Amino acid sequence: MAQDKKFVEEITPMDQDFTQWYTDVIKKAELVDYSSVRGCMVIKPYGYAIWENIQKELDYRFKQTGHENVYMPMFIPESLLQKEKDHVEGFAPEVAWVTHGGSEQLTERLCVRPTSETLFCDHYKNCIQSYRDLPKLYNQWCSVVRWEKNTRPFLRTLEFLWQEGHTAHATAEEAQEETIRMLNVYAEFCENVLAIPVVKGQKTEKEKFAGAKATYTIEALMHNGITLQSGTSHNFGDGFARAFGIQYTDKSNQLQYVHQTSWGVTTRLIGAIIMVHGDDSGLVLPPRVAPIQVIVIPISQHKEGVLEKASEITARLSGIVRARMDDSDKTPGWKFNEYEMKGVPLRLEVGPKDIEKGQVVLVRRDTREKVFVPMDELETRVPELLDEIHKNLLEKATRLRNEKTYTAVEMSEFRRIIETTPGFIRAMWCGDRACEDAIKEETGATSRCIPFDDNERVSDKCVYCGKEAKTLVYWGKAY
RNA sequence: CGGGGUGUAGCGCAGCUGGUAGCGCGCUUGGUUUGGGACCAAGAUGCCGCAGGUUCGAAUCCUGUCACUCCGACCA
Repeated sequence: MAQDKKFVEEITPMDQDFTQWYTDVIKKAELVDYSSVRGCMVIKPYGYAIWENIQKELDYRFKQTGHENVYMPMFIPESLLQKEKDHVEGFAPEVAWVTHGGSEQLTERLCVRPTSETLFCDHYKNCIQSYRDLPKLYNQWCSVVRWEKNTRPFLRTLEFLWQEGHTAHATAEEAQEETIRMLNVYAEFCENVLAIPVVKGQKTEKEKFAGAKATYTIEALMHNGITLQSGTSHNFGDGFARAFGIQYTDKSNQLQYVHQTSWGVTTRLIGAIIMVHGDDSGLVLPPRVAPIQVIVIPISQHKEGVLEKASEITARLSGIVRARMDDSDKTPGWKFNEYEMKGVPLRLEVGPKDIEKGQVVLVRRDTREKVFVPMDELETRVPELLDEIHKNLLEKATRLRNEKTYTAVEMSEFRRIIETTPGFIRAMWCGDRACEDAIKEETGATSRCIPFDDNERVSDKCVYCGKEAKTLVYWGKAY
């Protein structure tokens, strides 16, 4: 017990201080390190491996939907950034500028990309002439820089890794289809790979992307009731095309502007994984992105035959899952705690007693349930268990999300919920920007989205002004 | 950009009524251990964030500065 206490002290309990808990977990689990550059982070091997798995799963889905990867420069000439008015206004406050090359001052300063719309547009202008050149379905994996004031590992850093899809289409309908298609890809990915349930919906005018005609979003709810915008998909209409002159000749020899989209997710998703699934013992990783899915721990490894058996099992499992053995000379108890902290979904213990009985012990990270499995059933039982863990994590997260989703008809209720039990607040809105601004001013909550799958009219009146309500909005405090 | 906090060994901290640096963890070596963070022994590790100043003498007092971090406003 005394030792339990000592261990627990290393990670601040969630209920006591969620922010400190988050910081403790990312450091103890060796996901990141702070760097000497303000607001930037070192993503360590264990953290980067999660990102690689996210990339692999997403990239597969992008290819399946016809997209190709490209790479654009990381610098944008100021004049290029200036071309779309709303866009530059949205990003100007947070771009980093390169003013010198070596010791020479540049004649035109370059911004370090905060996003690459302008570069893609500049390129599309050159390579799109005919309807035969459409659609262009490009994606790029890269990092971008936004000079944020307040940073937090994974959730907000000066530089972050992401993917940005940029597409150009012949018609408005096609562009809209693409926008929704990719939003659905994100939502499906979050649920089936990250075990994170999301609310899909449209952003209000106030919250939409700088330069977009419409922005769609997936919103997730963290353990502490704070919402996290986890991915966005934008329909640009022909706004950028007009600003950049991206035109093609259609079948009837008419010049037309293209219709564009863009969509992205970032390393922020790792923050979401931590804050949705984690507990007071540390990380709980969804099996499908866990760098190690099964950790094999030999017990009494100095005894004859134990290491050999453990290696053999690891080798067998490595063919079907991401398995690793820890045969370091730490004690088993130390290893148990270590891999729990790191969120490894399944622990496999094998010791002299097990070898005698022809079995191993499997322990789930999510429920800590212990099962004895005959050695010859490992190849079927391990993948089954990993699937069960995924299912359980998604169910648990969905339950929590539902519990923390409230409805407010009056502002008094709205305020009480925000102050006492943060989460999603379903409330009607008149569509007036002034009400949205006022709600944010008074409560700190912002409109997260106008949901697709929930159009209940919980009231006839706007929760703020009492005038006729247009639509249901999900509100919440956001990271 | 406003408000707090912190800079001393790899990490967490003590030392701050001035006298030249210590504890715990970790690390190295050897041995005993090993089914929930083992034990013994012997080691190694410091521009006390940086720059001035006061003083015979500064981790300690004064001034400035930088960095990180947390909370707000802005944003993925």
